[in-house]
Amino acid sequence: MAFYPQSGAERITFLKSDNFDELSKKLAKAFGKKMINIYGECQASFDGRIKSFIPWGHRVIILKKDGSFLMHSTEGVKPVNWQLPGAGEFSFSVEDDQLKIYTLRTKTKETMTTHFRAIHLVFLYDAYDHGTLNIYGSEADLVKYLTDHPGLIDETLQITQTEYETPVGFIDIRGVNSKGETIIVEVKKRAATPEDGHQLKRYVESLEEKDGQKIWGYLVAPSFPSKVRNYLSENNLKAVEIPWEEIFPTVTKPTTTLDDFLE
Amino acid sequence: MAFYPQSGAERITFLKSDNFDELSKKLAKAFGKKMINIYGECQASFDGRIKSFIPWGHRVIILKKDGSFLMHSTEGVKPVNWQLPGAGEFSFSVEDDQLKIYTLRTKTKETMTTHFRAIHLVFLYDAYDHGTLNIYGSEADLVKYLTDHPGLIDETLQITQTEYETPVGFIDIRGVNSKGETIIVEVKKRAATPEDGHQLKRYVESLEEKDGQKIWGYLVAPSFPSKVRNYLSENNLKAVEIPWEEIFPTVTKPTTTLDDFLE
DNA sequence: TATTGTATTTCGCAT
DNA sequence: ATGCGAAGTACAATA
Repeated sequence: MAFYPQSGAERITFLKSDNFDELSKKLAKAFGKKMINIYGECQASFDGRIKSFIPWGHRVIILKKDGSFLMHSTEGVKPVNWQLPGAGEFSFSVEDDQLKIYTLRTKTKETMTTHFRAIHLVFLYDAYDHGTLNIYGSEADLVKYLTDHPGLIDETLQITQTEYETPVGFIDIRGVNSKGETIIVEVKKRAATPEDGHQLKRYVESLEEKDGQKIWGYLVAPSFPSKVRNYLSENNLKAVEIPWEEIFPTVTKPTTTLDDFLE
Repeated sequence: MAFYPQSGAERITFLKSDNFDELSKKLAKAFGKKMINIYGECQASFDGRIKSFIPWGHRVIILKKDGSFLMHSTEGVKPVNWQLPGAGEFSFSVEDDQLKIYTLRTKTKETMTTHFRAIHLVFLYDAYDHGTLNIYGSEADLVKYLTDHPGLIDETLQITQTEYETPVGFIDIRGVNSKGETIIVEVKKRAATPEDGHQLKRYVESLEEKDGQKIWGYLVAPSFPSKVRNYLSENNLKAVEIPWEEIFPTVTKPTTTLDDFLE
């Protein structure tokens, strides 16, 4: 059992400075070793795949050990500015009485420049994380489930292959029906989109051309917008609605341990 | 000019407690009003579109005013766990000598449960940000540029429409060549993919069927993997390589103000 | 609200 | 390293 601030407080190193010059040196020294956290008022510009500029505002900046750079605003899950891991150059300096952070990602030649005119809090976090994220219910899991329950797709379906490669892409499931006709199945975890319909049609056409015989295309998804349903029916493709949330029921009692989770 | 910690330090409110019970009450009170920042050792589970579990590790958690929940680990730009804005329920409690944070997003019925067994730092950040991100060089900008320079696509191209809707999707640019034949153009900011080729072919086929005349399909992108180039040429589609970074040159001197940026 | 398409998509996996 | 497709994609624009 552990309470703040008694335990682990040594993992936090506050950087108190009354001038940006000293602060920039401390930051440069810490970069790559510990997670740098800066809370303050900044503006920033990014230049690479696009150009962007964001004017002054209160934000959180996190510089991770791998060179990831995050700038978070007051709303939303997505950062307002960021730099991917693999920073080649990183510099901290003072310019016009402002703390300037410049990063260059070598691989893509993308730069990001941030200026702070006020800093409310800066500290280093000595963090370690070796936990691996376990995910259950991905598309691969659904395909696995359907392999055990082919009747959900078609009563007479016998699955012969999964992850079958064609010249135009991978097909999730391949099999035959009672008449010996080939069935291919595209599985989606989320609501079907027009793109899914087109993709399936492409697979069917490609295989029909190659094998010279009728191919049945099935699209499996939890829901079908009417536009998509129409497209499928017009193109002699089948829509199979499977409510995954019923098959992989939600856990009503929040799990707290890995054992609970795997249950 | 402003230096930490003199200026703006009042925007930071440290929550010091020697027990999680008191802390959980303070957090509940602050939720939705200020940004909550928690640094500590946690594990978490998510249950919704998928199920996931991540075991103990040192992480940063940020709860934004709009209900966004971020859990960041020591690497990468993406959070290891998160909850989108629109949290319906939020609770802070103590369970097994651990601080427990539970959130339910009403709309999607997705839950996330986080347990802290050690907290290294907790504080509130009173942040305001009204800055709007300005972006230059998006796909829309490229289409606009090509509208002014159609010769880059085809010497005789005359553009008649942009963002043209077809039964199978939107076409970026539509026009005619000197022979009066129809040209459609798909514009991509990034390297072309096989999917882009298929999409273009679909557009062409759909329009040829509808109009009963030959349609020329062009794919514009900064680079083409050979596989894609082959597919296009096999299907009588044209690849136009345009290095956007030369047309929208990078800014060598980092910009610092909005005026500099717009230059 | 539901649908649609873009994205500095990010990320992981296969080649 | 590059190509390729999935993602709890997130998010904005649109109907």
